[in-house]
Amino acid sequence: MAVDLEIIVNDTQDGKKQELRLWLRMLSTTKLISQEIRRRLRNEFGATLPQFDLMSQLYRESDGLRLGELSRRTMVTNGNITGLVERLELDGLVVRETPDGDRRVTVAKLTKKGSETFATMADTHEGWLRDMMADVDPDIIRELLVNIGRVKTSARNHLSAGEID
Amino acid sequence: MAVDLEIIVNDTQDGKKQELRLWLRMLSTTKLISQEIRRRLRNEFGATLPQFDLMSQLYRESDGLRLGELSRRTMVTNGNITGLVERLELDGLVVRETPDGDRRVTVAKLTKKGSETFATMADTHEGWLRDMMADVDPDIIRELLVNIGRVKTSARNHLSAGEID
DNA sequence: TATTGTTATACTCTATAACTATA
DNA sequence: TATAGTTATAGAGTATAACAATA
Repeated sequence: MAVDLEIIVNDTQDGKKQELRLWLRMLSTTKLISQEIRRRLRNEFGATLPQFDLMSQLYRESDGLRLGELSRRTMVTNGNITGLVERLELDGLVVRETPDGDRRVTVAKLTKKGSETFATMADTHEGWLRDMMADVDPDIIRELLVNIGRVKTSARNHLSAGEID
Repeated sequence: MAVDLEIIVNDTQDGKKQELRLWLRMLSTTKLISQEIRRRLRNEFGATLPQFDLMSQLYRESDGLRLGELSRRTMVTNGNITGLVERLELDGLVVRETPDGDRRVTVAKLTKKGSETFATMADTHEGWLRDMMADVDPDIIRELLVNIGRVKTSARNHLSAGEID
């Protein structure tokens, strides 16, 4: 009986720190992979991760997106979206337009070159990921996809301000 | 038969992109949480995430760690570890010492103040994480812990150079 | 007055390479 | 020559707040 109690106590203590352990593991895993991805994006395409993220948001929106919406989706502040879009515009990958209806608004969309560049980047990028996760069982990948979604939802519901989505 | 084939084809196609989808989900989840954590660390402790990470590595090593080892563990380049440690030294949280044996070496360790500060930070930090993951079943958290470990191992084994660990 | 973006600022992180001191 | 750190540099990301133009 004493032994069982000990086990229970230990389980409980361990259980208390599982969230922290999970977080640290997610963080180091993400850092490991994203350093590699960033390096390759830079070397092969001269792009950064935030730029890739931004372009992926625009890729499926043939009408483009307002900067405010882009800001929300990429979790980049309004002030910083401006610079991000500017750099992409300099490279000819993105254009900014002001619609007639509301002249406060700026809509960003991919140029033809931007769209083609992104398609190539995304394809290559997908190959990198498939390669890096080659040793992980496909069933586990599917499971992770669902369960990390749960973590995300939970986190979103417990932020100080419910700003995002 | 045609229907079954269609299903198989779709499954295969979907399967091909699962790795990318998982990666994007991990990335956005990590970003969501780490923005919140960084904000709180800065507001409540005047610290950054890389600083927290570095201090956590030193916390359990009462003899301190060489900068090279710190660099490896935190995945921060040698050149940048110097600045990181310098800022912590300015705050009185860390000291640098050169052992007698090999005068090329620099060992960083937490000061008493650094150790106490970190203990408080880690405790608070743990509470934040427990709170953010409150809606996730403990069993799922344990499962994630294991499975993300698998992803990390796989990624590490498929990097260009096998530099790390 | 509220909203949409832009500008300005200050700081940190990141990556790379050249350099110094020691072994 | 090789190793451990440091310095230098350049570029991006990040957060905040003040600002301009438009609604």
